[in-house]
Amino acid sequence: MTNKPKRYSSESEFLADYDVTKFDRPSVAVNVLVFSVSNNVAENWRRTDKKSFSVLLVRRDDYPDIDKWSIPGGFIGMQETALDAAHRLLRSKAGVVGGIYLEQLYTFDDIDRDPRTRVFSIAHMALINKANLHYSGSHDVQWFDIELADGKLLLTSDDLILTDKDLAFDHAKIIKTGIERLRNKIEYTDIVFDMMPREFTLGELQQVYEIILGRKLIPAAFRRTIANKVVATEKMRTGSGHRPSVLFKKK
Amino acid sequence: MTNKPKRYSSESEFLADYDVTKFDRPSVAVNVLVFSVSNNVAENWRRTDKKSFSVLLVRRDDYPDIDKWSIPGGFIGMQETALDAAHRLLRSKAGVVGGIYLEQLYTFDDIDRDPRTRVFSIAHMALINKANLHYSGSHDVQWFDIELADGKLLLTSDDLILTDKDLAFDHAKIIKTGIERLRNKIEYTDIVFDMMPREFTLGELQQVYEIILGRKLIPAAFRRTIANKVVATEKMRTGSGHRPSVLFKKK
DNA sequence: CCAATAGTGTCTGTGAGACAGTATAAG
DNA sequence: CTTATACTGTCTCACAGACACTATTGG
Repeated sequence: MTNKPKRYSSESEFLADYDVTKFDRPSVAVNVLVFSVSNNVAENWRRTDKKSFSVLLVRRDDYPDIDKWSIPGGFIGMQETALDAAHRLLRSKAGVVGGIYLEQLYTFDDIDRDPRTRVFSIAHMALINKANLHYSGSHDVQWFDIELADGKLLLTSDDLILTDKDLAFDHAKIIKTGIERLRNKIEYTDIVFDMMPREFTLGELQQVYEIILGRKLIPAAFRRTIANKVVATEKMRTGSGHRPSVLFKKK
Repeated sequence: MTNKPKRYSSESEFLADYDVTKFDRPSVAVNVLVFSVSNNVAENWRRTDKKSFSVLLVRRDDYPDIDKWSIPGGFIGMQETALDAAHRLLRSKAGVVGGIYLEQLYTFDDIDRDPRTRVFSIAHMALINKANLHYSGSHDVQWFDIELADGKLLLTSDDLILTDKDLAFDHAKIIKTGIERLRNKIEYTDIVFDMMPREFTLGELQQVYEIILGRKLIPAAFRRTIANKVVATEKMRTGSGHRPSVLFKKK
């Protein structure tokens, strides 16, 4: 039996004497990776629109890494949880209104990831449906379509093309970690629907799976496996130069 | 284009003026959930030993939560990563020598999880093979066999039985999160082998899967699915009152 | 009719569940 | 011979890949 001397006789006495400034303390931030699906109108009237998988980035307007693009983030208040802080940022930076999916992703902690001081970042991943977005975009806050090949990111907006080196801090790594998490979770959860409009065709849903997984799926097999997560509505999507498709919604 | 005034003309000038003490700062700790497999010698000479799934806990010898059992943990130094700190704790508290599996699990951040001050805990999960352990256990550091039923923990050592309320801070929640992660990962990774001795029978391996997943598996099916992760050695395990079994090792 | 997508039917291979049956040690 | 575990063979069912086939629209 250990017999270490105890300095206090009760917990309250101990707490009264506890000096919170005794240790060096790092900063703790959150970053929120906001993913969604964008629609790229097809050039040919007969073809369907192509979906793309996109992330919301903010151009930094201050040092360090000024003018690089970054994942929305900020420090956590002493009286809020990381999830609270993430929700707060989503409202202020992305103007999200409706229900969103938000989960903690990973905590990034490289010693020199921020040159100012030691900063831990509890990264979160949010999935949103752009239709719920009261937000038009600006010069400094933009959606970028994501391509990931050979471990290298390629992010494109209307007028910009970014690669890993154009991102602030370790944010390229955070994005890759998020994509990986999403690729896994899309297979065994229902989170895709958080990025979809309320009603959608199975062709659109399949496209979203394809761009996230980065591979083609077989329509017949896809329909079979997705069938129990989805219900048909009475409506059809018409107006295209081919057979109309039934609109479905999440079951 | 936004035209926010910038206070500094270069990153180095900005950094020189940056005051790290300007904000309130929380503490950042790591906790390392150490899981392993224990062997319970059978009473009947003819039966095989029962395996159990166990976690290493430390009795707290100071306030707060004095005398409750806790997951080994400590604060992260300003010049080490969370993973470094986790390795350091494994060496000092568990005396682990050989290669171990260690991954970041989740960051726990409830505002009042520690009564002293705001403490973020970056929880990690370690899987170890007890054979690599230069450590005998003591009154204040013990292995507890884990049972999880209806979301309630039941932890038993030679002389103690603990439930959720006997654990310090939010450590019961951390243990449950770890079990869940392990249950998922055991299905699609090779991490079981990090808890196994170098050579083992397929019966033993199946038992480990069973205690972690919390359900019985069918021997024939188990052997088929595990076959490509494993190679037979020339050796047999004999001495039991029944047919000897081939010893396998990780492929 | 053409182009393009929507949607179905069905064959095949893979792999898990189920269960019966054979093999082999110690006492 | 008994007990207990090791290990194999095989049937069935669920399900994904593959592919052919039909359906339906706008122009």
